[in-house]
Amino acid sequence: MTERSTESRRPTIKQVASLAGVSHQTVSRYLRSRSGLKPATLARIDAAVSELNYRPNLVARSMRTRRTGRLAILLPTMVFNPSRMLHGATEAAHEAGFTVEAISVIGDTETRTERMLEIAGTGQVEGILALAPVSPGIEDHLPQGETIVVAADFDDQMRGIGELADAAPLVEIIERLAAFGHRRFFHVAGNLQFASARARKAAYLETVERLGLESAGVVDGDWSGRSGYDAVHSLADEAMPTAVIAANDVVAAGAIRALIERGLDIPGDASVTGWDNNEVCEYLPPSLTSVEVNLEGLGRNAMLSLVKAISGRELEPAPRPLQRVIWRESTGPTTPR
Amino acid sequence: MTERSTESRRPTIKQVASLAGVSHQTVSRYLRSRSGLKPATLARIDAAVSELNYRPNLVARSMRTRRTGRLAILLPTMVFNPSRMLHGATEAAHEAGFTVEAISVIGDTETRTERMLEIAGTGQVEGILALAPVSPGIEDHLPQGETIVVAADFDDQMRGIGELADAAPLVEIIERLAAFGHRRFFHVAGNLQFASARARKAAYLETVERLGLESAGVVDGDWSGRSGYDAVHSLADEAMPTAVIAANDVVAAGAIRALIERGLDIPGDASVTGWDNNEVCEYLPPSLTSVEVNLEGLGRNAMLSLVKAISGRELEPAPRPLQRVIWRESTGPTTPR
DNA sequence: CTTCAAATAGTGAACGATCACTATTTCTTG
DNA sequence: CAAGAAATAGTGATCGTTCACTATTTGAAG
Repeated sequence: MTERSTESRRPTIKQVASLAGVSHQTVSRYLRSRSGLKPATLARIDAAVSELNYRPNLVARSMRTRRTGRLAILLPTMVFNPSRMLHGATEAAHEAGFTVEAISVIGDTETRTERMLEIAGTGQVEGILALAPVSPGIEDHLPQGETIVVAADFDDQMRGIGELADAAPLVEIIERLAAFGHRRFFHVAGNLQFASARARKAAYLETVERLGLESAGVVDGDWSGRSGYDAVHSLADEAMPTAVIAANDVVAAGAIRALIERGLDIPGDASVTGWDNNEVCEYLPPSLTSVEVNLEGLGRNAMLSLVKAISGRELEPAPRPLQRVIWRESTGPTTPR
Repeated sequence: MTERSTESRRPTIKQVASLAGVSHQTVSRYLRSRSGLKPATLARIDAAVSELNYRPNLVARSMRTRRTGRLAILLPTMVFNPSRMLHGATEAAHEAGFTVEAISVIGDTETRTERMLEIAGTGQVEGILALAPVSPGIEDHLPQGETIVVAADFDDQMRGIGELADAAPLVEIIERLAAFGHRRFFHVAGNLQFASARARKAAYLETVERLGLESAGVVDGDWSGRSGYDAVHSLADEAMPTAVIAANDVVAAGAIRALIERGLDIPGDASVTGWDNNEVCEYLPPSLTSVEVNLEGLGRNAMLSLVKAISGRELEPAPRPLQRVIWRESTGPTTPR
């Protein structure tokens, strides 16, 4: 029965200390730096630790140091696969000595924002990385700046976008298609709550304008296949573009489907491009030109700014480029009939 | 300067107590149950809490109660999109009063297992839900049963599989295809480290046998499009099946590509099925017959067993069925030439 | 052999909550 | 109005670690 109480509780620093014949403070030193101890003392503590299979209680440590070493990541749901970004971000956080908690909140921006404030308020995490859109001006609502929030995919006025929203590959795509001889373009945008969707739309408009090309319009979609499908079907015969720039691969697949239904050949009559390099796209007939995104790298870099804001520490960023156009069968010159 | 120290620290229970003119213990009672307090006292504490914008320090609470209310989920990387499962699991945990930490570990089963043991050892989490394969017999390595581990996608002898690995839809698929007149089947399996891949392979073999059908073989793949592509190209002309059962949609896309390259029409010459109902598949030419999986539901149910093991509490399971075959253009009777 | 600084080790308080008690107030009842 | 029970509130210890000191040992120099 006394045995019970002995084994039901994890060993503490004091038990290690008494087994090693030193004070608890000496063990504490051992745990933190392992320096400033005589080799003999160190060996005795080593032995005691492994005999008791001791592991420090991180909760108690957090309590005393007032640091939890925990970060939270707010993930978007449904839209794309955030797990690779999560992975990159987690690795970076780990390098800086943090652990990461992932939170995914279904619902609208407000629900997400509210839940985020709730998490920030408990003092359980030292920082939050928001990969999903949150309400603008969130900083003002945070409790006296204890928890630092970095929103990677948002800014206050739908401008000023970071890496997550880098639309450079879209410029490359349009330029190359223009070189192929395409003159009439069409863009099906993603959900404009996302900085990436806004950036792609902006880059589309700007590039088409800059190169003196024609645009059959921009349809604001929602990242769904249906939005691409419907957008193409909504076009008048006379307005048919020869190049469709879709916000992502799913939208592109929908667009291709609609183009085929309208009797067009790809890429003979129209070129189509996607984004994300969805695994399926490589095997589509025709295989889809897309943008390969280093999601781990994006996650990593987003985390870097949070880590820096919290601890001042600067980690190695992911190697560039983070995005790369992969040209496949769905793009090419139009074939005269 | 004195102001500094006042605002830099979060208010504590004692500050609330003194502002409300009660003892700290009374505030503690207020925080936990809010019952057994005189209305007047309650109102005073209410006022103090909101004036100071007080929130309990959960780290301190954890320390005293020896309960963290935290669970960890070990996520697989790369293979499929685990974020929806994560979401379902998180919701369920939340209902039971737990918070969830998501951990994704790249690398082999051993690395993952090691990291999991490490997490279990810190006493930071009360339980771990492993959605990725971990080494068998992990329970024995856990420190005297403090942290409960539920492995949703694994068992000790590659058998005995739960909902995550339910292969019933595969039986339905084969039966229906057999009714269409198909006699010669082919299966490209997923990574057999996953219970779901093993279950699908087993169901395939069993059903083909039970219905007296012919099998052109089973190729053990790795969930990749290439594995489907290569598997089909590896078949001899005489051995060509009329029905290809792929482990998931990506594999199916690879298989379709290879079948088309070999001059076959789908579904005229061969039917193909996938799994996961990848968004792109609905818009593929031909649109792909697949299995819609309620990932949130699977995540939820996996979490239920962990929550039950830890707290004895039984939450509402996800409504059935969790998987459903969606018949599309890639399946049908063969067309005689 | 002293002396004094550097290296090493120890003591007790503190972090912010809850627990196990004890104390006080309020209510009920004879 | 007194007594006892029930309701409500308070006191001090405690969880396991680190912090801020203080104490002891060691070693080098004079």
